[in-house]
Amino acid sequence: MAVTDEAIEKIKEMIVSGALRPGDRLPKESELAAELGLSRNSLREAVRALSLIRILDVRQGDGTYVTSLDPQLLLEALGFVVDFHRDDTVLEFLAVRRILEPAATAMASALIDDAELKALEDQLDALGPEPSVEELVACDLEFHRSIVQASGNAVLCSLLDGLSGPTTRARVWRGLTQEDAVGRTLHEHRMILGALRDRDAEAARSWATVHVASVEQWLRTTL
Amino acid sequence: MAVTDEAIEKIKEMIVSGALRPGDRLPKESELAAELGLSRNSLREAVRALSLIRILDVRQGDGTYVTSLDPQLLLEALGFVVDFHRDDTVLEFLAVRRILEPAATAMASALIDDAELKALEDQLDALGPEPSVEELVACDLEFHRSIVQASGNAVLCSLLDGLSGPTTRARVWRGLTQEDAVGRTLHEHRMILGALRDRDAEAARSWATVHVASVEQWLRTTL
DNA sequence: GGGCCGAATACATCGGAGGTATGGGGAGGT
DNA sequence: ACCTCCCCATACCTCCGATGTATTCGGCCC
Repeated sequence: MAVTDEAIEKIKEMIVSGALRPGDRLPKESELAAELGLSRNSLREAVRALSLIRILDVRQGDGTYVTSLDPQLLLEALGFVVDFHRDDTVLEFLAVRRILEPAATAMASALIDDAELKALEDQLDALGPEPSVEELVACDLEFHRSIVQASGNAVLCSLLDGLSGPTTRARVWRGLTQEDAVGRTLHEHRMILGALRDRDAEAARSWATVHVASVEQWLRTTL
Repeated sequence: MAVTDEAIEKIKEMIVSGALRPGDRLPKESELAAELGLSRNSLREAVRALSLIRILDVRQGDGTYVTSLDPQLLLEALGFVVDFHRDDTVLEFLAVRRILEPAATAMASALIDDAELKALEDQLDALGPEPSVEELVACDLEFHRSIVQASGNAVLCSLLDGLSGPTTRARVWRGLTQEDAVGRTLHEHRMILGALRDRDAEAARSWATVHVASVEQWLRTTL
């Protein structure tokens, strides 16, 4: 195995074993390189790689630190990976989202509090009756994100966040080409909110399913 | 932005835009470095980072190539990230798996063919009546992996693969400490297989839910 | 006491040199 | 004519040393 890959493994091991904790600072480049027995250049490659997936945070003039390792932060890197999957696998991503989104919405219906419900309503109200497609999709993203956050599962939230990215373009496209898509989306949002307010898990799940499935169905007939 | 990060973005853009296709070979280090306007050292950091997440494949003495970019390959990197989440967030990962696994099993019930059913049965038969805990967990992993593959969604398959890793240790632990866990697991596997053979999506979904939930419940009371 | 400036620190970037694994082409044998 | 083995050009691997740049923190001035 290459020295750089060894270094990646060793740094990973230091973190997993607890020798390095979230927020901790690593020894400076030259020291860590000597400690791991490789050159600064090779070590830098390892650090850069771990930095890309948000394990490490390097600050010039300051030092290199272990990130918080929050699920949100780590799965954020998922978005980067997902960017490479365009067009051909969008349907598969959408299918996964269709599984997770209704489940998350149902979970949220039991846990969401009044303040969060109010915030959701404000989000929907902020959008005018005739929003642009870009505004609508942005609102859509934010609306679902807020709901999933209320599900209380950070992993689930980050996962859906990463998965929602690649389907965004498809949704914009739909808004532009399908006549009643905008109005239908707004209506579905209201129904989901209503189900959450009623603490009706089954209704929330069903409306979320309908919501995602409508995009999926349209995409399937279009491609 | 640092030159290395720029290089990462540029290489990503070359791939996403289609200038570089899966399997294509990149210009050699020195040429690409000159083309992107940075030193070889800095370019190497970018390449190493993209190589860690399986976007690029570097072969010494040969060249650097774009990987197949299969969902399976890219989400494999998910396992690396997930390794950093131990103990505290296992329950959240398990909760997500509890959502996905039943759905995938239900999907598989409609698509699985006779050969795949036979392979599943052989897998279960290969395990003796009194397997070791490690054998059982390995078989468990493989059994579910085969089922999810039959669901026909590569993204879903890779995602579950990545998520199953961190819960493996928990399952081993359970097998060691909970008396009837082994026998119950074997029974549940048979029931899932039976439901698949009957093409009974609802039964398959329910048994898969029971299967994952039993681990979840045990873990929740233990932690 | 507060704000400004400069030294120390640590990462960023570079160019070059020597090492090593790979792959292919040519020489030789069958 | 075909196959096998060996040599070497190629391209990545690793390292070194030097210079540039951003941040931090202390002392100094107002």
